[in-house]
Amino acid sequence: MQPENKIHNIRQMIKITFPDNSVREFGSGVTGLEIAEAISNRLAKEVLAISVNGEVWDLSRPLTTDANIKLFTWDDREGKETFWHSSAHLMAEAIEFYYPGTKFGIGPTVDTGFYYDIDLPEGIQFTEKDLERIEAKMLELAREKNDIVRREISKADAMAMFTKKHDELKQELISELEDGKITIYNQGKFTDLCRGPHLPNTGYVKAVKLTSIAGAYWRGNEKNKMLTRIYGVTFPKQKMLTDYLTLLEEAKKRDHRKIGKEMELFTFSAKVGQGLPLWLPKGTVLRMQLEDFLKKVQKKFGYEQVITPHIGDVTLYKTSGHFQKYGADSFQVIKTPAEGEEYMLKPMNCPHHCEIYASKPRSYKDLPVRLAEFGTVYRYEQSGELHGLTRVRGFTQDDAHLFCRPDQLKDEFKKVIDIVFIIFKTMGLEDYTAQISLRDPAKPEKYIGTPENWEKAERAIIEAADEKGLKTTTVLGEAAFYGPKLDFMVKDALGRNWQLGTIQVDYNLPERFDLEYIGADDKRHRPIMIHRAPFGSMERFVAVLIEHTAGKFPLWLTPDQVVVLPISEKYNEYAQKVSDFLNNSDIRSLIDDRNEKIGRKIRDNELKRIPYLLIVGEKEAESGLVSVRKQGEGDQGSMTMEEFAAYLNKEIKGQLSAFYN
RNA sequence: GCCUCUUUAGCUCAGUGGUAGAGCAGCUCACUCGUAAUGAGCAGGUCGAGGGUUCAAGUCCCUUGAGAGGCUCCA
Repeated sequence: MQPENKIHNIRQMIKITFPDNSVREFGSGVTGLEIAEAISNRLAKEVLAISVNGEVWDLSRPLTTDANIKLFTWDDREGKETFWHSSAHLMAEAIEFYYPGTKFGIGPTVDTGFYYDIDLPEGIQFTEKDLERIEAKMLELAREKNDIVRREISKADAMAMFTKKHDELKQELISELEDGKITIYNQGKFTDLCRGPHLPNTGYVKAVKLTSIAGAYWRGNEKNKMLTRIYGVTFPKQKMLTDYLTLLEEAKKRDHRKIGKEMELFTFSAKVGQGLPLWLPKGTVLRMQLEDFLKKVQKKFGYEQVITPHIGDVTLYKTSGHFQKYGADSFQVIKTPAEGEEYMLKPMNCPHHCEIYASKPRSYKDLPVRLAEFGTVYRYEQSGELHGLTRVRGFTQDDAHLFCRPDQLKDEFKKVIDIVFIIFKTMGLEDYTAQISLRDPAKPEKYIGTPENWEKAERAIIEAADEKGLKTTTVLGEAAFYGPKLDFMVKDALGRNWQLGTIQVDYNLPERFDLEYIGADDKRHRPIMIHRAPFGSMERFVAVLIEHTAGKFPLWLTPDQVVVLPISEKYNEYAQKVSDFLNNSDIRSLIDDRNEKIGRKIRDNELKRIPYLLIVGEKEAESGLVSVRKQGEGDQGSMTMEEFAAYLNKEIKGQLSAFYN
């Protein structure tokens, strides 16, 4: 603002402490931007926000007291947030230009970019085409480099200002704010209620992309009015936008719905019903490999496989409490025609497994009892929620329930974590996060069971995770209604987090099902239950695996590991012989039948996901060899079928070593 | 469920009220080739479904199925 301030030491001086604990003196009233300028021109160009004693401030807000500061650039979350927050205001300014009278709700930042919830004037319909002219207007306003000016105003003034604008949304927000702490920001002709912080001026924004329009309830409550939400993202450099758009394109190519279709793994049919996946032959190969793998691991860990029906009497779910909790929002009761019995499609396997446990008296010596089932369950999900294989209405959990004594709980829990580790390691899913999901203390009505049991369960999870050296985040309110969870989340191609593995401690269902065992003291005791599904569900796991590998699965999972390609029709017979041999040695191979008529017709998107290509022609057919090409590595030379099979089996074993070791 | 958008051949998509199109895949014939595409030809669609407006509807309107991106939800 007035750089001479720093020179004139008539002004009172203040001490600014930097993150490295160095201290410099500046004249009172110095701004973050001026501090950055005092350090270097380059920093002054890149700096976007400043934190003052831990609070993020505008760069143009004057500091008047001694302070600890930190400067933020695009590389810091705080810098990006400030940038995008100002961008949201810039978008609002552009929208107000074209649609005067628009009411503005909230306009926060998200992981990538920002959105603004707006209420357009009566009769205005907003479509994707309108986004382009708003983008253009935003860039135009950005080029004006309008200062973004912060002002503190009284609650009464704020209320008056937005009453004048007939903006009930802002009035509602203001009514909930504390007087004396209300700020507004102004840029050009636009003024908005806002806590800040913001960029010094609009000129920082160099590239704009408004990504989508969506509906969103005012304040996230479905009883409230539906507002129009506009998502956007902005960047300080045009190239960053181009790179971002390229990334989105790349992510689209990895989308499991696209690859699943191309590779013929699964499909959906409107006639079968939405959210009900149909596993195609190749997808089934993939899925069964996963199931067999987990079954072997579980056998090692002392699990027993069980099978239970797909429906259960309503009483079962009333006993478990699921009916009271979810009955109204699930597939509705099925009635028998003559007897009027009431059944439900099974939405989870736990109650069935509880009844297996209860089928005979149990001794403390029998515990833990570990019952596993690839159990297909059906849950009503709102139609708008369905998404490929990640959110469906019928899916198969790799479920198991462990019934154990209190002294076994922690050890059992840790062994389940081991299984999750084995799976993630074998699949190459290294970038997972572990989340401990606890009760929401403010909403006890959402949960069943006593506080004492909840505390015991929560403590068991926290301790077990800790002893396993797991880095966890803790989220309140994410627990299941019967107990706390340890969830493993993995990101998909677009960076969205999906919950895969889950482990839950439950003191409540054993109580509701009156499960017992006879202890060493000859008295009846209550077992503790662990619910767990390391994949989560076969559907979701396969989806995430597809996006992670872009369809290039580990060798042992690949639906077609080898394609045998005859050079010409003459060698079809030999190709058939090779293919039969490999299939008999547990290697999945197929002949490229499109090559029957010659003319190199293998399509790339299919071929590039098949690890091995065996080329057979005159030379090979005569000598009984195969020419081996490895995807991405080229020619591997010629070998006999036996040598190739042995080589491939060794590779597969190697990939499974996480489990075999 | 709600908001916005989409729905045309097996797939990807053109087609802005006036005779349903392309590329790839498929089939037939020719070419016998060492791996990102041989050549020629053929076939393939009640334009998601139902109703309406109109002389005339893939195109405009209503209802509805399915899909996409969000919101709310997620045992």
